[in-house]
Amino acid sequence: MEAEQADTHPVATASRKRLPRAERERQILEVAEEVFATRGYQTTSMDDIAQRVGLSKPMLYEYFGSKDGLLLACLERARRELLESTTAAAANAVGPEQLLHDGLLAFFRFSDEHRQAWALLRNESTVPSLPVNSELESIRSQQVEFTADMLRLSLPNMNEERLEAFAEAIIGACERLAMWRERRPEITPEVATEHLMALVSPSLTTA
Amino acid sequence: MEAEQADTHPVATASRKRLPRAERERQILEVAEEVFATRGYQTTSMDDIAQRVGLSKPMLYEYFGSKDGLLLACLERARRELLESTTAAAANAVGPEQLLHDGLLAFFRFSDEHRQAWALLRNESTVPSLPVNSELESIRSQQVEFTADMLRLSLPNMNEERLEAFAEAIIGACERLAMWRERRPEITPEVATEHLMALVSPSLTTA
DNA sequence: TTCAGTAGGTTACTACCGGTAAGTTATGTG
DNA sequence: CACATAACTTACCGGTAGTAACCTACTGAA
Repeated sequence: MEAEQADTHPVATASRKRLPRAERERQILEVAEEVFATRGYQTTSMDDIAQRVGLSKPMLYEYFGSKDGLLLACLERARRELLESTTAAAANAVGPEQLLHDGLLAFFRFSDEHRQAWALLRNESTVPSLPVNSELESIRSQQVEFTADMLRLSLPNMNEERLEAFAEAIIGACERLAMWRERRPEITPEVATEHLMALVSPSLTTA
Repeated sequence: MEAEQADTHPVATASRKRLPRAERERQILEVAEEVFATRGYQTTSMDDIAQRVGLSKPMLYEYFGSKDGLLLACLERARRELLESTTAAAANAVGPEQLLHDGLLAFFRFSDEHRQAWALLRNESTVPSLPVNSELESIRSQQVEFTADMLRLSLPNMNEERLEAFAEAIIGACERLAMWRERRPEITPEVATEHLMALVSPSLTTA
């Protein structure tokens, strides 16, 4: 009804044209990730996003099915990026100790450089949607499994249950430390990694 | 429109009377905690809760102000209970090592015995409500500060930043392990505590 | 050149839920 | 027995997820 909000310009200038589906989808995803991450999922309406893209709501439903579906698409992209970052780091590590170190560092760097993606992942069960929750759960499993694999290299003799516990605990510690870093900007990814290594590595080298 | 849901009986039988405010509030809180914990905050409507209590929606607003206010009241109760549990455990511990052990054990026991309360606390920023989020944040700070105090006893010489990092990391580990336990019912609070102690205690005793 | 098929896009609705205004009834007390 | 008031209800509003039905610009063949 009333005029457009002051700061929600219809993304860029040239978007007042029909665009091929693939390109629109990328555009929508970009806007959605930003706005979900900064204003929150619940607070954001589909009309908000549509308006920011310079489009009408039904197109979002045409391409992503539902609001959950749109978030899901954002999460899937974030998962890919996170996996790439951590596996790349693991690829050129030397020993088992170094492997864990580099994996942790890659995680903290990810939460640093992809703040929006991290903000989406950090939210637990914001959404009452089964697909979204199982996606979040599966992202976590991915990380836990990744960590467990590293631990298996360091501690080939440890029983499986304890190994699982260690992996879960380390992932939990990572998440909290990443959130801690949001309040303490002077803590670099390197420093955070060092703190966490100081906490866990003694129990890995001795056993 | 359609009939009432099969299983949403108007709580107990005798509630078809005017009750004094204090008693109704307790009743509402009980129902709200259960239904928020099991079906989730977003999924639950105020009419749902009202119907389960055997009451009409405006009474909930009369007593709790808003949906967030109702959740907030649940959280405040959960915080009290958690604080009681952990401080009680800390009271009769002997050394610094034992102190940490008993604190962790109390936490896992809490998440075991007060499942609904824990389910509420576990949810990160489910709600776009500032009061709710700051309550959750303050509950966490409480736990972190509690842990930091314990660590200070074990490690009086450690620099403050690392100590904070350790406390955050341990709380994160606790949370993840508590969630892990939900999928692994055979893991008792004692066993979980032992795993976590195995991970962190080497770095505490040596330094 | 034209014109049908379709991908891209919109308007205008419904259903549901958080929240509220205004009114109604039970109940304890002078 | 008033009657004040605490306990409670009905009936509404605004906003948002989701949908139906319709429109329109572009493409490629006849």
